[in-house]
Amino acid sequence: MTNWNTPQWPRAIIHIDGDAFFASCEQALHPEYRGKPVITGKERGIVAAASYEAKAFGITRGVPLWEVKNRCPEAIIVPSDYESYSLFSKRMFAIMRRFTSAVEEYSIDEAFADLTGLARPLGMGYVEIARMMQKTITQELGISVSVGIATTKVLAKLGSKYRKPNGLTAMPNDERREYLEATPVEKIWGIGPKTAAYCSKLGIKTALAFANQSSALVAQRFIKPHVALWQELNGQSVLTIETEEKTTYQSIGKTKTFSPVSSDPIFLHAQLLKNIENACIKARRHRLVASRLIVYLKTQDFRTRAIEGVLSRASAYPQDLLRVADQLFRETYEPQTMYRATGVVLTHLGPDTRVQTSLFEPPIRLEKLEQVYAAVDLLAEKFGKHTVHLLGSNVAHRAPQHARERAELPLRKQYRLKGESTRKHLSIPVLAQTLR
DNA sequence: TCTGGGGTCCTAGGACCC
DNA sequence: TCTGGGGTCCTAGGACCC
Repeated sequence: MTNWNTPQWPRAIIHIDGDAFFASCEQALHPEYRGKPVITGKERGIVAAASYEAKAFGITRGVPLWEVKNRCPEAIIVPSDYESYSLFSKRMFAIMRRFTSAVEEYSIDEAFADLTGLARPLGMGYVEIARMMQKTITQELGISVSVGIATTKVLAKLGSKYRKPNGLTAMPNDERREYLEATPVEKIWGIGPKTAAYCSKLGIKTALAFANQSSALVAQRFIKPHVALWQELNGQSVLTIETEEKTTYQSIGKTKTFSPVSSDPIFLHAQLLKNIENACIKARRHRLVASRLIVYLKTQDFRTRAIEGVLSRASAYPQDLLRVADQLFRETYEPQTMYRATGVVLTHLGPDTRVQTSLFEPPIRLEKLEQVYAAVDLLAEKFGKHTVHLLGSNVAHRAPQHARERAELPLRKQYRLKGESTRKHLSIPVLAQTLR
């Protein structure tokens, strides 16, 4: 009988990562796609995921579809079908939960699980358990996944990336170093281009070189998350497996990049209104209300300027956010600057309890708002998003040049563009009628 | 990948208060 | 009114992830 409690596995953490996940799901759903180059992302015009057959043509995430057609005319291009992929995702997590309840759903195609202590009851080694999970997922779902198993999350994640597709990399304590030596620092989960450049300046090129730094140096020269990475790379598990289901949001944001860039306040303000409407729709769908709001503008050269404002009452209704948003916009906007995007973030979210919190708010107004938005949400559901929207955001559907003609108009004044259909500007009674 | 969209977490430094 | 030190709170912005 093998002794499972070796010093090589003080803990056993597994990371499972779907291979070309969206494309693989499509191939599982459509047997005729198997063995062929499949691309998802048709709705956006750029590649969201490429099957390994497509990757052989040099097609990667973010490539424009016209280029895909040039490089690989026989490619099958389909829109991303998130509902189906979510089902695959849920089933994948369910398979992992047959082995342990300590599963963390990290993203649609990735999960961690803690296998520590399972070797004896299951009568097999950790690596065997990992292999069995992998095999079960492939057999039952028809997709392949890559697996890493190690003593910490960061090492396990490194492992699942090490061999792809359909790989399995086990990293017991005494074999850790050879993998780290073969890994450039920028491949470590949590180290991006900026930190990689900083490491390079310090002469740190590989994950092993980073792991071998003294704890004093790391504590002195790196921020907290990177100290945690250093510990994890050295086999000290400090990142926990988060098993609770994520049910709420810390924030809800909406942003939209437009082209060409614009400095037109009317156009920018209208874009912002659309962002607010969209963010509020999402918040209401999740029965959340925000008590703060961040408005930001992204300049042509990718700098963002953001200002946060406090709402008088937690809400998910554009009308309640408008006054603060206008004020924030005025403070953020600089006339001589060209902007490429506007954005809004709802923060300090809480459950929508529908309680009247402001003594000064006439109850009738609140009820009216609720009625209106119940109708708006219903219409959106029935006839599509933006069937109804705020008067001021109509200009957002126009080209910036068009809006620029009206730049001399005062910002606050809501107005309707010439020829704009009145059908969109439904009054409260009309909305109420539609609801009936 | 010269840069889309939606998130999370962290920090520097200012404001404010003894 | 000025000076200094130190603590806490907050916010704008950065970095990173999928």
